Amino acid sequence: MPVSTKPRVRFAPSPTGYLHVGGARTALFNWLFAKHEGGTLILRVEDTDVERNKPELVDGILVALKWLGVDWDEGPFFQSQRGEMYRAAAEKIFASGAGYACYCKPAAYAGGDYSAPKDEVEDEGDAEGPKAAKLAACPCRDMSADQLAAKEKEGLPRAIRFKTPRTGVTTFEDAVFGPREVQNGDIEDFVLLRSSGVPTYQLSVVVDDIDMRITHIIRGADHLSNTPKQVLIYHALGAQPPIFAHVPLILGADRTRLSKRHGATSVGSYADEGFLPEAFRNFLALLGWSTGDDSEYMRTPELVERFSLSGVSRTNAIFDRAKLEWYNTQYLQKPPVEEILPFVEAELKKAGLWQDAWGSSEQAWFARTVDLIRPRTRLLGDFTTWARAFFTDDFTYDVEAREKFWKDEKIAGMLGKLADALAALPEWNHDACDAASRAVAAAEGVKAGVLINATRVAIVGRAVAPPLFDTMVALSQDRVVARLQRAVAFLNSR
RNA sequence: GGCGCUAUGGUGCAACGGUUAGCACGCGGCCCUUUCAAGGCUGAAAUACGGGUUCGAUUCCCGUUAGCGCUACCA
Repeated sequence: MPVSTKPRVRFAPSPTGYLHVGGARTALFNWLFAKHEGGTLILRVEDTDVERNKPELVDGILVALKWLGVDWDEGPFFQSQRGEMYRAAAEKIFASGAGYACYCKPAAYAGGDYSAPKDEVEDEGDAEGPKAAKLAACPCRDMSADQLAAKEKEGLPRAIRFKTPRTGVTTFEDAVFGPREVQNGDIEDFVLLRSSGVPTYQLSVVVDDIDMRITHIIRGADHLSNTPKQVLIYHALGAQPPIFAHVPLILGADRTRLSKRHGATSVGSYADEGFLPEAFRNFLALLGWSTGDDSEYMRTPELVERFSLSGVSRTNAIFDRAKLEWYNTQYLQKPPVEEILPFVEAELKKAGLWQDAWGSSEQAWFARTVDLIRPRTRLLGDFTTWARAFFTDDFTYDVEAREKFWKDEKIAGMLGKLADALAALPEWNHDACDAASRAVAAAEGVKAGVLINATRVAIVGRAVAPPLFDTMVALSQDRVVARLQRAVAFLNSR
């Protein structure tokens, strides 16, 4: 038996500037798997492409992972600092005969057009059919020692290609897609080491996964087709391939790859928009994975407990923002209020509305008020937009609310009477406010709702708010009376 | 073009040979009501198409179609 059966997994982003939601989901799956199994998560930055290797780009990813709550046990490691290992592995494969030197000029990127001319495709009688032409190996593969030496003498740059067997099959195990088998004849002689001495992804990923003793590779399904090449490298290096688990891709609403056109694609933008990390995790976890029953709202510990590769789907999923927002409402509303206080505090600070007393002497008030507001919130920003008046006297009267509830010209008079009645209350609580308000409405000969709605606009500036008398209690007697008087003055000045 | 993967309401998932095809989001209606939410009840909405296999297919097989991925000296 192996010394340790604890899995080792890794998340290996390339530093393209920010953490994409697809990458975030991959990171989360790795994290959930590691936590569930009591294994180890390693963070590795795949930055072999020197052009795009900028430290600040890595930073954005680390910040986003931290926000997401995905932490790692080892790393971050940087491939850009491990070049010697890859070169040594390439030379080893070359020396063993599993690879060969290639002196061809690098083919320019064709721009994705692989279609052959029509007549050529239809000409199937030809001995050199289209297929044979497509997979024609680089001529260097079969060059004689003399020819090779000549090329070398010319001083041509040398790349190392993998000498893919012409026959047979390559197999591997995928925890999501099942046992896989591909014809070696369908695999081209891919480059391991560029003529610049920089390894390709195919090589570096395998060398690192061997070196880091990775047991399960959980990554996007876009890597599924290239996996046989990597398995070939494992064998050439005398290593046992790990278990693969390819997770389906996340697409935009039009079923194409998620891009800016579909709205925000970076995790950071969701953080900025006022989503809670736990809501984001819950949502992401269920994109391409399910428990098997119909569980949806699962807090992170439950996600960890229930996560399993066997529940991962094979179909691409579409990123549905509406559902994400629903998850956010759940996490804004269901957990004990203490849990969301820090997030609301941060939001208030961002808006310049935070007062230190709310974190100390008035903490109970703050908690009660947040609890009062949160049933109607979808995003953290709601606390500083429509609920702004709970935290500052500096607010305006919403135009729509005015038109809806301040139409009647008797409103100003009624609000004035209410201000007086409320100011005279010896006790300030829900029922007292309720009784006083209804008494004023009755005296004025209007339905209670008319006064209540008008009052709401006066004290919070909006048509939308928590139940009025609870709101009054939260705001305090002095403030409510002052705001009513201010509203009267506003109405009379028109 | 080649190779591969996938296919259940608009979306995310269930049903892994036998169910009136279930749940959630979203959408509509009703209840509640002091605005708006929340909550409760409820409605519309799906097995891509065509062949098999089977007593019986959403489920297994084949084909078609569609989408996606890979096919770079990108990762």
